[in-house]
Amino acid sequence: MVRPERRTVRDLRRGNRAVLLRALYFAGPTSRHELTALTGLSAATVSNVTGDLLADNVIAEAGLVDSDGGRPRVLLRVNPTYGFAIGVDVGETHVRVELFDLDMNELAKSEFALRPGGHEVDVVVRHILSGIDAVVADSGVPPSKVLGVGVGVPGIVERGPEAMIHAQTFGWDSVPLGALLRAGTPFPLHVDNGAKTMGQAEMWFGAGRGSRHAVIALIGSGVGASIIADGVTYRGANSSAGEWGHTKIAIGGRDCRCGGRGCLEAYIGAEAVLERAGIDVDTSTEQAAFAELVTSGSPVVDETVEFLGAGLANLINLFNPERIVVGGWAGLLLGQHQLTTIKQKAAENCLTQPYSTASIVLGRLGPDAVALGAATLVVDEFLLSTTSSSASREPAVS
Amino acid sequence: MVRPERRTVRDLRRGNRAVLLRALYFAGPTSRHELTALTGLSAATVSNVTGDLLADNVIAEAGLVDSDGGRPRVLLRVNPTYGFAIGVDVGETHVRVELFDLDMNELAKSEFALRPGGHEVDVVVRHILSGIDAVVADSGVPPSKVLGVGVGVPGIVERGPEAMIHAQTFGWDSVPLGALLRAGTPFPLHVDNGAKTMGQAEMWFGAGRGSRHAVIALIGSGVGASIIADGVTYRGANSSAGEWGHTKIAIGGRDCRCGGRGCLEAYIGAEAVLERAGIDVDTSTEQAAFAELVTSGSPVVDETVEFLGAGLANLINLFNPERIVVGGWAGLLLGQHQLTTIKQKAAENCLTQPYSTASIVLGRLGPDAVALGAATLVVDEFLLSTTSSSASREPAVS
DNA sequence: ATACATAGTCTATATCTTGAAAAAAGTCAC
DNA sequence: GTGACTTTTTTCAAGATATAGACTATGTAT
Repeated sequence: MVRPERRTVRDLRRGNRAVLLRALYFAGPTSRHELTALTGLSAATVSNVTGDLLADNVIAEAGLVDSDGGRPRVLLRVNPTYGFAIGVDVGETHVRVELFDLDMNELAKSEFALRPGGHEVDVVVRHILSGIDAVVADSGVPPSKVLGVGVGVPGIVERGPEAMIHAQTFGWDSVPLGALLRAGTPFPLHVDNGAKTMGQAEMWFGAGRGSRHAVIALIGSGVGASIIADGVTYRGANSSAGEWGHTKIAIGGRDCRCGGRGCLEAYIGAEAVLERAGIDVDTSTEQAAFAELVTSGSPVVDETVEFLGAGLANLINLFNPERIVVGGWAGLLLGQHQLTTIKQKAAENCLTQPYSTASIVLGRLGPDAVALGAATLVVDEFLLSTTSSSASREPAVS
Repeated sequence: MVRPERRTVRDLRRGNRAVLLRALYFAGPTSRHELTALTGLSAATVSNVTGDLLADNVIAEAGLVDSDGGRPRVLLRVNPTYGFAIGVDVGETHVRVELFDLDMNELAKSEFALRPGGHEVDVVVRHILSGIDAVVADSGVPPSKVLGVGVGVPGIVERGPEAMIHAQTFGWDSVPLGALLRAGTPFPLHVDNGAKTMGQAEMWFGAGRGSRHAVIALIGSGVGASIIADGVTYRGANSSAGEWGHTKIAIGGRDCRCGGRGCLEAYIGAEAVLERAGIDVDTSTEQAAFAELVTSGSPVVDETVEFLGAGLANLINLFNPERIVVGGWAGLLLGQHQLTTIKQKAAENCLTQPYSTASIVLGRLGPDAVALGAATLVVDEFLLSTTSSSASREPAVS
């Protein structure tokens, strides 16, 4: 219950450095003058800290801007090639590895297909490791400049060096992915649930920008959510928070693939929706069939929208977000055709006060943003703690 | 998205002062030596800061303890009469005002009954204000030592100086309680939802102690929850987070008094349970009737337990707490007789991983802890920011 | 050229935390 | 009792930081 946390005078600098760097990263090219307003720091401190950061090559000058009859402003920005981040997306059908600079430009990419149901741990691990080697080689980035690797996986990821994974539908039970990967790569590692990484991608670059309290609802074959509380992904005690898909929406209702009954996923997950509509598909035809179903006017779709609205209403009642982002491939398809109805059903099932302050919007990044989001884990860490080079400037002249 | 937040070198002291004071408050009598371990601060800093706090009379010495063959430790503790906190409980049937010292000993109390349905704003405001005057007078505490007043009310409370309240079942729609009270009392004011204040009471002094991620589920006539994320009450964008009672557990199910259908409250709220059992009561006989029903072996109770288990499972799936505290008068009655079954039903409706790391326990403070919790709002603020007396010690000798 | 405006840096100052040394306040063996 | 030893707490000097305000840099306007 010890909430505040401060220590030495040195932590101050580290903290202010992080504040400034973060402001610069998200505000884009900015002058020192503007940074004083953005960070609340004094002009002198901004000057000092930016001086440090420039000396460390973390940031760079980015042109001049005339000011209204005075000395022009020097724009500063994060040096996009100071370091690079690798993002990995482990999905049902593929392992995708991408390498980004700090501006999140994709510089290299490597993809492996997985056989349906073929999720053997050692196969996936091998794909990830060789993918990492491949993107580093392809991009020509020196390994010393790789800041880390972020990995988005299905299921529940325990925090900690082991990064133990529990993913029932994926066939992984207590897999220490962190330990396995660390044995094969020297880069700092960040493993997280794929829904959470995608949520962070939407928050940084997509439909979540600018909000501090948001929920990113992801609807694909399965259903998940990423909860953003005060700008930070909410994880709970063991990082499994946000398991929206298996909350009960109907006591004793339909069987769910998790083994339970009446789960939300059993009503709005694409697999379940197609099953309810009596359409038989495999993973390769699922998306096309679902797209067709959505526009068919089937009563199953109406029912799905009703359940989705109620599910979103529950999220709003419990989390009181300012924004709900509907994403995932199935969610986007549903939303493109039915957003108005979805909102209406959410309103019907929600308390008026929290509903009135929440906006429901569609995701903007598409379903392929898991790797991007995974890479943001690395960047987030970078923004929080660039080690100061502690070069004492101006050693006493004598 | 600017997460870290630091500023000048003076904030350091303020922060460390708060860290130390908080550690001292929750650890009880503690020596300086132990405080270095508890806070992570150096012995020198502990000495300096405790010196300040002693000079300000915020803390006091509390005896000696022999150490194994060395200088004995001087125990320190928060001075319980440094200041006093007033807690107010605005309930369906009463307005209760209590005054506590910092050890949360109740020094005075004042209670007013409300006529059923008689919740006129001006009546309640008058009761609160005269209650404040009464407890200050009765206790003999000088007004200058009253640190503030915390108020727990039904419904949604918007943060801010207005403290706008929206409480449908209470008949209050957009009542600026903060503004109304501030006009009648000079004390600093903290208004919050009653479920949240009770949750904080359970966290500080009850079944929640020691956990950082918890949910306090409150079941009375109505149903609410208080979510504790990383030691802090989670409020969301507009402080309405935690409206568990009106999440949907059955699409198109029973009518709820909120106007919606299929709300959890319509199945497990005491009023709804009695109604389902065909028992007709008013507010005065409600609790006795419910107590009798719980032990009667009625199938309605079994059904209620089933819904409660599913509702708790949803909380666990979404929030991943390490602890769930079941409270509220109806929740306690149910739990005393059915806790095993409740846990079993929760397990059946929950993913195994998050369920296995969550313990479900009964509240320990009883249903009357709203005022206590409201007073903790004041103490929390006190622990966060005791203004340093800034007496520069040792002015340069000359 | 001179006045004015805006951006950014430098200097002096007041604080802060800390490690090390010193002081305080005991116990214990003899 | 006394000196050695232990443990707790305070003192002191050193190193680091942010800030206000003076100062410099670099423009435009007239």
